[in-house]
Amino acid sequence: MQTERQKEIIEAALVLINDKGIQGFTIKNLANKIGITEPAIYRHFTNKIQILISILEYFKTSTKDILKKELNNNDTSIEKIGHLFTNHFIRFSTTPSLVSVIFSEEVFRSEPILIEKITEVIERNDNILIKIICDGQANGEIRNDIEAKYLSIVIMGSLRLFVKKWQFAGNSFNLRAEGEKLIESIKLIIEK
Amino acid sequence: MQTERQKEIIEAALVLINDKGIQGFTIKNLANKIGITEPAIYRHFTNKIQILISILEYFKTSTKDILKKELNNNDTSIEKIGHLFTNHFIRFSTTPSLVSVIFSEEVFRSEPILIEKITEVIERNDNILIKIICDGQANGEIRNDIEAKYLSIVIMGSLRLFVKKWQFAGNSFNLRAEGEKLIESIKLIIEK
DNA sequence: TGGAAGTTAGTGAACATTCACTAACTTTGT
DNA sequence: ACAAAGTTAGTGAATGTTCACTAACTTCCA
Repeated sequence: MQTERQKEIIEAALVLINDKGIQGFTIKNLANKIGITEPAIYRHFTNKIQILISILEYFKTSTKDILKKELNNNDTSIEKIGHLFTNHFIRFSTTPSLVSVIFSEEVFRSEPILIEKITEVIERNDNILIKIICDGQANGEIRNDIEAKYLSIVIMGSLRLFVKKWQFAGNSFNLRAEGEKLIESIKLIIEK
Repeated sequence: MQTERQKEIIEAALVLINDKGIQGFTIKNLANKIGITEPAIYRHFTNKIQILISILEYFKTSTKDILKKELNNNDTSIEKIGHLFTNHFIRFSTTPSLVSVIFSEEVFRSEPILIEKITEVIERNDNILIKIICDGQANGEIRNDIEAKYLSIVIMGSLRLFVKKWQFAGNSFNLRAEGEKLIESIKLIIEK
């Protein structure tokens, strides 16, 4: 489990990465943000990479909660996809710095362990989405003139770009409200 | 105009960024890659930022050629969108490091001048795509139950994610061939 | 022969990390 | 009940390394 201070460091690191990119994520900046000195950071993490690893864990577990809740209900496949993304929009609205994690290939490029971890997360999410699509195609809800693999790229790609635009715009529009419209468009696209 | 050496530096920088990210883009690595010493770089560029600016210019002008050729012919809107992306796939296949530029928000985050330049490029491409979609909607080619703005996110987002996956996979599959299938899927999605 | 393009050898600043040390707690033995 | 011993979370100073960049010298070619 994580101590209060560790959580504080992880959250500060996320904000730092979100605001200034990897280049801004230095131990000095991190310590300044929290209001302690640089060496104090090392009382809570053995090194910088461990902080990044914890960020990924933090994201992974908080994603798991969303997924569990959604996947095991009796909604239709299309409804499931809708809810999945609504939940993500809510999560990103509450903690905008989390967005950096889903576009973190660049941030985590430095270390093979990090690349491995991020690949794991991406692949798991991919597989979940493809599974939902396949189910929907099997029961006639979702069009089957396009392979699930390609539909998943269309869905995930749309949402990623949309969130990226929100991040690029400095979170200046309502992700939740605008996002609903995009979700509606995607539903129209994938339905049979 | 650019000298041979300047071109060589720009291309080496692109490869470096593509292989190792921003963190790998140092003057030392750049000089090593070309086979000259660090100070020699400064005979050709006043500083590091100028190299990044030149990369963006390099991308911008080479994109302009593709766009010009495609926009002023008599193809249908859907064909135009298809050709646009086929051409990009060909370009990326020839010069894989160019992919880094379209995902360069992170790389160019350090300098306001760079952010401005990359924003310019993104907005121009966005507007061109939206224009094509609107034309297609007006003449009944493209579905109009979804706003052009959202369709453009779906199209652009799909292709970005697809190219990102290709980059992430170390360019291990045939972008051109696989890409054609994605383009066909997108055509099915947007047609009336 | 002179300027362009290269070199060697440096600069200060920033980086992650380690050092010796301390103030303020908690635990433990008598 | 209370002091000795140990722990936790912090400090300022310093580590070696890397960074972008520069001054001064040399080589090469038109």
